[in-house]
Amino acid sequence: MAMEWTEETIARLRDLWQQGLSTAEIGRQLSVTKNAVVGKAHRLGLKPRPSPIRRGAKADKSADKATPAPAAQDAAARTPATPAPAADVTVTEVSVAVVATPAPEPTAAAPAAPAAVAAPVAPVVEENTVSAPAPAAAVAAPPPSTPAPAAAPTVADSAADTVSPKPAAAPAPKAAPAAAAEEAAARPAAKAPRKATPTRAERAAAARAAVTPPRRRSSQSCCWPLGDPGTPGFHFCGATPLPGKPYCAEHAQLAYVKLRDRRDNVA
DNA sequence: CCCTGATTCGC
DNA sequence: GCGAATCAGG
Repeated sequence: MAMEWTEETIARLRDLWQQGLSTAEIGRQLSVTKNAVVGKAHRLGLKPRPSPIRRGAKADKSADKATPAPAAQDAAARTPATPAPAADVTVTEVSVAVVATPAPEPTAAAPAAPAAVAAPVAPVVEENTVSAPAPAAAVAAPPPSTPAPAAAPTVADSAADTVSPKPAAAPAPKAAPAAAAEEAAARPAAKAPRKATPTRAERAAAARAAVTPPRRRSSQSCCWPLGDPGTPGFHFCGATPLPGKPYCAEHAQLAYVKLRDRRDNVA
């Protein structure tokens, strides 16, 4: 049960987190719950980032527990100097975040770091579907050759599909949208039987679906990520991709693997 | 209501 | 260490 937080996963978590994506978003992309994300983030030690609430005066359901701590004083003292997280994320730091927030969900991340989020979507932006919240700036300054991370050729055939992360130390190229949708779709159904309200799930699924389907035109350069997103050295392969694929021949080999294998591999 | 993140606590 | 349950602010 203990989810295995591999370096891979953690790296992605860190990256996405740093990008200012909401915990829920990250969770969705990693195929875990937001709680898992938050919990892990905490344990990982990374966790600055504006929180809607400050838990100084936590209501104790038990009234005493093990913390007699003077909440009042504590509350006063605690003032995270919250460094604008999203703010310092520049467009330069293009990353694999992609798929993130479709149109209907601006969420907190959008207003905060729209540029960062939108930028990577550049290729997709052509669709103009996802770019809704995107600030003109981001669109105006489209990366010369930074394609979207894996707008993987959804499913399609039967043999080859999805991604196999692990180019060197690089973060996985956005885990297959198909897979995500797949799981996401199944999860809520089984997981939230008590709540017959598909609203949230429905919306999310729809959003995701909306993003995936729009013909993701693979750009003219391989979008296999190299290096660590967020770091200066990060870049995409850039080689000429195979027709209809986002990756060049070499990386396509790495990227596309049997669906079965992927199951073990991803998420 | 919905969203969000934060903390607690059983596992 | 993990994450569901719970809490709490917008």
